[in-house]
Amino acid sequence: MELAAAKLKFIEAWGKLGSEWGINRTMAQVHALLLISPEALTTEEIMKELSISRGNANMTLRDLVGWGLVEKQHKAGERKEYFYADKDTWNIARQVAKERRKRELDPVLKVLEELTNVKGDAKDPEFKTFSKSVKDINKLAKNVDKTLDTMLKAEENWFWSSIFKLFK
Amino acid sequence: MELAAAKLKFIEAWGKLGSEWGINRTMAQVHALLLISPEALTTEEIMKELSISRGNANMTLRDLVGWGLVEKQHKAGERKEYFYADKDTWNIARQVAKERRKRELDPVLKVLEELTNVKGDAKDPEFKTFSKSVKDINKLAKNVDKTLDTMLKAEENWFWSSIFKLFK
DNA sequence: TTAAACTTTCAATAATTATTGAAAGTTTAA
DNA sequence: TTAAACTTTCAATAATTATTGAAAGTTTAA
Repeated sequence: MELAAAKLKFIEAWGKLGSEWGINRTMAQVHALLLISPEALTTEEIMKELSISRGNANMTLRDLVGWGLVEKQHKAGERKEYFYADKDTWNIARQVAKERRKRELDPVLKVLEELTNVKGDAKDPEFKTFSKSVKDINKLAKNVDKTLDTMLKAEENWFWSSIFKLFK
Repeated sequence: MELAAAKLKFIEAWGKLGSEWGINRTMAQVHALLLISPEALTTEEIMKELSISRGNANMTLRDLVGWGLVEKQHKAGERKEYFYADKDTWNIARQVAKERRKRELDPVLKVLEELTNVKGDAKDPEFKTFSKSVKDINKLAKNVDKTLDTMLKAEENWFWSSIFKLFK
């Protein structure tokens, strides 16, 4: 396969995976493009490469910066902004986990915590099942939360940092 | 909070979480409804409870059965089919992980594997960056895959089964 | 100041995804 | 067989989500 074709295939696959996991396809594609670019790219270049509009490129890049996956770079003597993606897979995974936890897991945890405290008739099967399910899910969610927390602090922790080395 | 209100809130939260993770909102809501139901429900009851059409209920339930999260039950002397959700959170997590791996991770792994083998000029920075990124991501994805595999076989493995006990 | 070079916003629109509901299909009992 | 009781399918439509592109905004150099 040609390098050019391989790049397209990678961008497509990354975009598809993203969209299956609730991440905007274009955002994943821009990220993919930057991941395989040795140099930082301009909005203009990204627009051309992926055939997307200026508005779309602009908002997508802003999101990626917001997710901590891409950084803005300024080149001396130039007006244009350049975008560069962190290429360390572990950082990428960590950033994504961090953001999704904050945006999605945390709010659900709050609701679950609240629902855990709903009182009712201990003899009512409706109540018993509700209560048990909510409590069980809450427990699992909390454990996931705790695990992610530990993961995100990996470098400070001998246990996880040794696990991570295996993954690198 | 009233039990009825709490149920609605749970169904809503579960649906929202699902949709943020690329799972059809209605499917997540039906799952939530079944999770907190002590008894198996009929299509009719689910339709009424969530105000969805027969077609939608039917397809959603079929999907949930396909995901291994819900089972069909038949009651003696009745024509109607009943649906019952497994309430063991660990089984739920495991089933979801298993299905998503099969449906989404595996295909990506295949593409990555292929792209790993693209040959090119080792001095071309374009090629070098492409190659390195793809290889790194492949390595990570493979490790995730392996870890999930181990997780899914948890019960056969003393290490994971002891970890899982902490999670239950 | 001005104007060129750039970025951002956002209403309109396009694309995608989910849902409906009626018709067709299936199963069972008699 | 038949018909009642149920399930499934799928084209049409609705709802949601993503994208465009032009206008407005900002920054910089001179």
